[in-house]
Amino acid sequence: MTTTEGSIHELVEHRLRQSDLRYTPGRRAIVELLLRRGQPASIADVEAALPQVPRSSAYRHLVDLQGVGVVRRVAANDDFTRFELAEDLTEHHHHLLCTSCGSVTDVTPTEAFEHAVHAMVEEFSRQEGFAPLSHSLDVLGHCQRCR
Amino acid sequence: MTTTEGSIHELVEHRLRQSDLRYTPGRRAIVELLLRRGQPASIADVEAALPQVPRSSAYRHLVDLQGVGVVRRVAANDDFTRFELAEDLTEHHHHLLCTSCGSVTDVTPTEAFEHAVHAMVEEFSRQEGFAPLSHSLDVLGHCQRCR
DNA sequence: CCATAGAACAAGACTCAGTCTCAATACAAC
DNA sequence: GTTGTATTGAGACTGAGTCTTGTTCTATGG
Repeated sequence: MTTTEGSIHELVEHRLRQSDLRYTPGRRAIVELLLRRGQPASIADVEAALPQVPRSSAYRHLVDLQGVGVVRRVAANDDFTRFELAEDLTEHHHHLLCTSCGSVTDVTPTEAFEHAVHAMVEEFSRQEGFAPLSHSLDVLGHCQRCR
Repeated sequence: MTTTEGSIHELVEHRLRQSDLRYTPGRRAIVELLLRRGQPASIADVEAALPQVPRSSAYRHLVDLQGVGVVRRVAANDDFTRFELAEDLTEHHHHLLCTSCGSVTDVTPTEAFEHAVHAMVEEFSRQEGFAPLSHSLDVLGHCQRCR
């Protein structure tokens, strides 16, 4: 999927409106930061990039945006929760997690691989009576800088 | 891989010894619990099953066991870190994460699927200069009880 | 215009999972 | 036994994340 930046903001605004929420400058700053980074961001990243946004507001914005399906939480390998734009605003991807520095890198799978994943997920779901919504492959290892 | 319970304890003891650590009753109780459950356990699970082990000791044991490669941390979808035996003591598996109750269920992949994963991980690593160590597919959705 | 109701916001108090400290105890080797 | 090292329990401590409160913005309508 190739979504233009403009249409993303329209979509975000629309989803917020559905829940009687406004697309305010604070919320927009968060979304633009996540768009710009293209990688999951921790609260520390947000604070560094947007010093004018108080921590409590940043958390609240992220929770609100998560509530309307614009933002997703990513559990990294260190103590910090990270946030990224939901996949339907960007594209489906997986994560490389560095066990040394905790960094998270997005990578895009091939179609062939995704077919294999879907078949496997189907099988798991049948076995366990589980209703799947999404999936993510996490690869643990050492990033270029840490190896 | 089919590892008997006895050989697991020998292996754990050996790995601890390598780091001048003893396989004490407290540590053994943790390992036995994780073996018995066969599923990732949170600290609350450990406390419930082993009320005689103080929380601080349970955490310390888990950290020690993680340090010698016997235990692995699992980031679930709720606020609680979970712990499971390292894959080389059990067998390679993936996780079904319930976004409603936070439960984590282990599932074992087919060989064909693992081949596809290895090829994809190879490709990611080449692209990003990343040195992979292990991987895990997390499927988000609703478990049988919550759906 | 002004009023008003609900959303947004900043600041800081608060929670609690997880870590650290320290004094006491067990154990292994000599 | 003595000594050095690992282990343990209890509780203090840390800090990411949440909640509360009082204030400010903004949309609507009279």
